[in-house]
Amino acid sequence: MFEQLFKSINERVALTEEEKELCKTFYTFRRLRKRQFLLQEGDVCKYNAFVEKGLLRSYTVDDKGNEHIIQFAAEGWWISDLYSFLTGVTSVYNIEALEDCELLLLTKSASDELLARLPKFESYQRILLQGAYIAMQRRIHASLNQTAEEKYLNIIDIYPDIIQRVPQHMVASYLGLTPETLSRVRKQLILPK
Amino acid sequence: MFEQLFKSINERVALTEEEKELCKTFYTFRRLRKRQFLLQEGDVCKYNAFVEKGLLRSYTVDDKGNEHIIQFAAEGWWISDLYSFLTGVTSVYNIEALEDCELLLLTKSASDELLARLPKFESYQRILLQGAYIAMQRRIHASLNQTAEEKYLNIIDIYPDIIQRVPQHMVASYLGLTPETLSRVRKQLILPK
DNA sequence: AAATCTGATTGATGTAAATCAATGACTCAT
DNA sequence: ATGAGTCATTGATTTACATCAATCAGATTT
Repeated sequence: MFEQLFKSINERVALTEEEKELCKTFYTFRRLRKRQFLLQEGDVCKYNAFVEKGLLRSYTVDDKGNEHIIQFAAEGWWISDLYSFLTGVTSVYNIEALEDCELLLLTKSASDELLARLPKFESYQRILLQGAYIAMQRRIHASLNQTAEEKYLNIIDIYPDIIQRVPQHMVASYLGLTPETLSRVRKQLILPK
Repeated sequence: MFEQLFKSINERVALTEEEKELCKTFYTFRRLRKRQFLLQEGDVCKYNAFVEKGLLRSYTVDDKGNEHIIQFAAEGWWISDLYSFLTGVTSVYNIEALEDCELLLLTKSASDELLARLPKFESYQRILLQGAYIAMQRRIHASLNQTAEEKYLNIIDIYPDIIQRVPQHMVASYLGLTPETLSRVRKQLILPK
């Protein structure tokens, strides 16, 4: 039940058994069936969620009704609307299960207390955020400067597993492309063999 | 000399005078004249730099010779290639002073030691990174889903000060637009009054 | 003051990707 | 098996922005 979480933590900081036990007490477990929502726009994001099992997406819907995927999160990843979670302001994001999920949830108060009680958790979070920040910077660079084809080749390279588990039009949405464009890009990539 | 830094830290965590004094010992001061570089691509990023005064940019140069601006940093901001800084891998970024600058530099070892010695610095860094991550997520959302005009209105809204201090073609580069396109966008925005 | 840079503007043209629209393949529920 | 829903593909057309090229305005240098 905490396998993925402690794997994630252990890759970054070393916890004693005692600290692990303490850590456990702050989380609540939740199952989410495919197509259920962890967060819907207009609500405040109450949880920072760690994915033990399954796959989720966060996305926004624009005025034309188009969905824009911000993030995918599979096993070992965290997902939330960090801004809403930290400030208590209502969210513009939706977080939806794309597969049946098992999640470990931290409320804001649990998170604050855990940070205060367990300095190593603070380190863990900082290190996680560093990685996330670096990944984000790369994604921006890609979105600003790469062609549709380059973006697709790039994501295959970085998240090959996600591509396999997610419908193609969601990959397109994540890349900021239309499904039609991604379909044509793939066709071009297969032909010139 | 440390005004901006302690202002930045104090907005996030409370340091005692003693802690401030400890903190100071880890930084080295450096002036940088306009057009000088803090980092050039191919070098390892040796410093995480806090801007006390002045303005810098980080950017990459693509194979066609076009520059792509990743980040601006004015007073109160940090700038580095975090990936290169943390891993020691050579950087693909350039960091250049756009105005005469006064910087406070942390080497990797100074940073590590400061984190170990002063838990509040760890908190400070985590909180900073949270904000940076949220800002990055917004920027991605904008770059994927907004028109040139929306992007420009957006940046005026978020960084009005930066726009004033930076040549227009650099704003264009930051937004992923050509200078010509930005010029036309601005024209359109002024006309329909 | 003339000469050189640097940055912004404007016009003509090209193009990658979006949009609109139809068809096909697959799964799922009845 | 039949119809409904979801997803991918393909074609025709449009469009937002890039590219190419020239001119212009202010700074900066000599």
